Amino acid sequence: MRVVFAECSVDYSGRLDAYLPKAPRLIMMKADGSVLIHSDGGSYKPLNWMSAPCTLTILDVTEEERDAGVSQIWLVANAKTNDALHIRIFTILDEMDCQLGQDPGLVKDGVEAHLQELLAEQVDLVGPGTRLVRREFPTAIGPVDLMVKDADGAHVAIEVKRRGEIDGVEQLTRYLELLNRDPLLAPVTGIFAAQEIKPQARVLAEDRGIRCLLLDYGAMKGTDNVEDRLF
Amino acid sequence: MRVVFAECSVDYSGRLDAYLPKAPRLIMMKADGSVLIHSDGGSYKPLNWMSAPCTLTILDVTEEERDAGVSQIWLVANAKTNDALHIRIFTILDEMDCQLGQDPGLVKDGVEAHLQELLAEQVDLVGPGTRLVRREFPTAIGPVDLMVKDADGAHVAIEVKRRGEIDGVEQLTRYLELLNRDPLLAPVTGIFAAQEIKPQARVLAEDRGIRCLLLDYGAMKGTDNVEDRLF
DNA sequence: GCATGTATGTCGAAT
DNA sequence: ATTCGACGTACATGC
Repeated sequence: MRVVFAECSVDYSGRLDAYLPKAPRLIMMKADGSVLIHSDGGSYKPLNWMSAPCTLTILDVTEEERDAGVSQIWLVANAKTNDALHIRIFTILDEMDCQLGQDPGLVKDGVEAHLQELLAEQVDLVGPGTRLVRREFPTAIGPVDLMVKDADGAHVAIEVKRRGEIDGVEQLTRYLELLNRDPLLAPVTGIFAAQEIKPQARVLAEDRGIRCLLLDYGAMKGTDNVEDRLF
Repeated sequence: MRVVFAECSVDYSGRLDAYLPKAPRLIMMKADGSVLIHSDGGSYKPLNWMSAPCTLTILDVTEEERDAGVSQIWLVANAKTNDALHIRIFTILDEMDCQLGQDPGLVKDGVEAHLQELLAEQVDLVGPGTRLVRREFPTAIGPVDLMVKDADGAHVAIEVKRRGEIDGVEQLTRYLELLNRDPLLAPVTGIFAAQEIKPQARVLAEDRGIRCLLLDYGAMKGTDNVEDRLF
């Protein structure tokens, strides 16, 4: 990886066009050819970048550009997608180079899957007398997170999300439409369960007769721990 | 901005827990306190990071950790969100420091907002005699990009996308369903307008009686410029 | 500040 | 290879 502090201007052309005026920035060139242009603030997202696969070519500097103070022009391009980054280097302030090698990678421990698991264990949160049929109940268009039966024995499909947005309601709607075609299951009602449900998603869900259920992850996890201690 | 090549291991704890085993990496510390950990590959997204606002504290290295080769421990934390990054530095391979100052920022061109704006100005592209009612026409489930009236005075809802895919058609369908319940508006027809429309999206749209309209951004921008020159 | 929609989203898994 | 859903999404914008 090569890292350069330089005064530069950058043009991106591809899915959109974007331009960075001349200013001092950090340019990171990774071993796979990708390039990142960072300023001294903002988030982890670079101001501009090219993702691998791409290749760096050093272009000729025209007389005119040299007079304007451009010392080098780097073209970083992806031949396949036609994306290209033109980096005009005025002054290189400092640079480093280092062989880092392959990274062992990030080990994650997520919350998302845990919610479904917890609700399957604490299915009475849906309503008294509710029984779990199965998790990841299969349908032709993908598995429903939870299939349960309510106290009256009627099927209820539950979509579990960390954050409940409109897409999730659409997903559950598709499942319900399909499930209700099966005479062995119908009528199947739906529950949209999430730690947080956006107002628009709630409106859409309730408009479609889908019940919304707010999940308290902390409390559910706490209940889970207590049970763990009992056994 | 300070940039360090170092052998390090990193622990993140916050919305999830994640761990990076010991390996050589790039650590970027920005002026606003944010920290990025990059490997020599992957995309522009760092392996791990902390966004501003956050503060870096240098922790004591325990005897045990020193024996394991840890020379420094950096704690990067956001007091408010309880997110924290523990960076254990084993060996610093190289480093640089540079004052970059405030960046003038990225200038973008060709995003959806611009398309919507252009179509609002050139609403006759929809058909002769079409008039703009308003942009961002509000509904309970979100704003419709453009609401227009055709030559016959009938309402037409337009969804503008850069790339027209299935979820865009779904979005417009939801709006149409809602809008058509309003007797003051109904009947409302739909137009799916995009620079590029995926075949599946086109099939779905037309199946639902939604007209597809391909937008030529270059031409629209050109027309815009010509008009600018006329006035 | 909250809520919502877009993104050069990225990323991974399943089809 | 493509599609789909999740993301520590980030980010701008309207309210």
